[in-house]
Amino acid sequence: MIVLDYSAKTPIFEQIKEQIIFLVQKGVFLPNVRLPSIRALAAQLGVNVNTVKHAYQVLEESDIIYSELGKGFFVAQNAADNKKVKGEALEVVRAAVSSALSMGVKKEELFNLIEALSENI
Amino acid sequence: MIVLDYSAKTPIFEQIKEQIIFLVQKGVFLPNVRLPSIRALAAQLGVNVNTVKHAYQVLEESDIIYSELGKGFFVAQNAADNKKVKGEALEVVRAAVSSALSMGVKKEELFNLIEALSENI
Amino acid sequence: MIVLDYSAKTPIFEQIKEQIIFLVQKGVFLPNVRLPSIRALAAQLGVNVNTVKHAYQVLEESDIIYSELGKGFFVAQNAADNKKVKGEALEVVRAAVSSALSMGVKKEELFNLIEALSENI
Amino acid sequence: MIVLDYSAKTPIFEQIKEQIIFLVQKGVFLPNVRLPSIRALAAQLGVNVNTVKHAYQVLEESDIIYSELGKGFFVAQNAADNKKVKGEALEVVRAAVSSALSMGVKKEELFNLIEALSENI
DNA sequence: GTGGTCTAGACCACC
DNA sequence: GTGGTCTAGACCACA
Repeated sequence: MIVLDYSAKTPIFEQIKEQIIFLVQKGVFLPNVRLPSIRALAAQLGVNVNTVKHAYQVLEESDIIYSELGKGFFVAQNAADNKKVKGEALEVVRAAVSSALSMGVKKEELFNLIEALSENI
Repeated sequence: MIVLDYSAKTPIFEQIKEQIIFLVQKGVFLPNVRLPSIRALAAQLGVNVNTVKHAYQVLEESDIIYSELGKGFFVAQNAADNKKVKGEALEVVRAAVSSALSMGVKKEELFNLIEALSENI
Repeated sequence: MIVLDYSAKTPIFEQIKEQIIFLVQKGVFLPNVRLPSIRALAAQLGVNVNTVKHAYQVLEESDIIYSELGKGFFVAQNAADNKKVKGEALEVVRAAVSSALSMGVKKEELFNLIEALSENI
Repeated sequence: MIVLDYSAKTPIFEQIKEQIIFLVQKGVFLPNVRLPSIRALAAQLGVNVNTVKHAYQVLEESDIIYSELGKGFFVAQNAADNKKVKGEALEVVRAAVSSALSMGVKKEELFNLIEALSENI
């Protein structure tokens, strides 16, 4: 379900985080459902335990998931509509768009880009 | 002319690079005009020499500027309409937009964002 | 009679322990009365047997309850006024208060907090 | 300046965090002042780099300090009066006091405890 | 030099 | 079994 791109500049833990958010978004992971354990996911992805742990910690700090000691991680109640996460994502877009515009990229190009990308979701 | 934001997550060298491109874009720096020397700009910005050096190197690799040994750095011929730079900027936007969309941000929000940002240029 | 809060950071066995002490305190469990069996309580609370076992062990070590092999656990003689337990509880409060004070919390805030909490008992 | 208690149940990173907050509180560390680097503090305390890193990360998430890549960590603007930190500290006290009261500790004992502790700050 | 990411291994408390 | 803490080491990007 989760695919990693080691050649990407995005850190592994970030990729794991994003894809879990995506799965929660899509309703694949429903509220209060248990996520794969840190160890299990690490083994499955061929990645270190600490890397998955980092991803889970960040997700927990964003209130996407919560942990219960000795039990595991679970999807939070309103995880699918998390304003914090969307706000951060928008901020990243804002920076990128702002930079692109200042370099002479036309806004029409950006509109086309978004239109094209939103069809592949 | 160049303003740095140390609190931003964008690296300093990147900010320098972007703002030089912006100035070239705007016609403030015309082709074959000499840029401030690495040391001078570093002193002016209160930044490490290596940081400016890095920015200039990246600009040179993108064919925005060129260097003449012992003379300094100069704005390249067609610097104002550099496809490589725009392509890279678009790629960054693509990644950010793609990530935002996968996290449930609506494309209308992105359109509004771009519209708002493009008015401030 | 015992209510667990899985979202709390307090371990489950600790919650069970505290609430049994509370019930003993209140006179709901009188000396030499038999407590529910480990298995029964575990089943009732929907909790692992080892968790209840752990709680009972800790209670036994604090002389709140005692066990008779093959018969079960019973409330100890002077369980309602157990100095060891109160001492430990005070030590926890001491650490928390000490930490809060060092972080700039005013003692008036702490007084108010205690006043408010002691009315809900 | 920072003293660790390895025998305490409080994690090392937590102790570092608390003592830095205390130093900020006391005005020893003023806003925008640079903290010792992760490596330097780790060496000084005889502790692993990751442990200090963890402490700094938590402090950063609480807006007590901020980081600048390649430069270090700095005390945040209004670090000395951080509501988030005080709120969390109060919550810990609340839990401890609530537990102590339910175990039969008298509120007068708690008042005396706080009075005594607040004189040693 | 700095912080940021990642790995590989350990030990602990909890369930 | 689970997550939480800690260690010891590596490599990278940035200043």
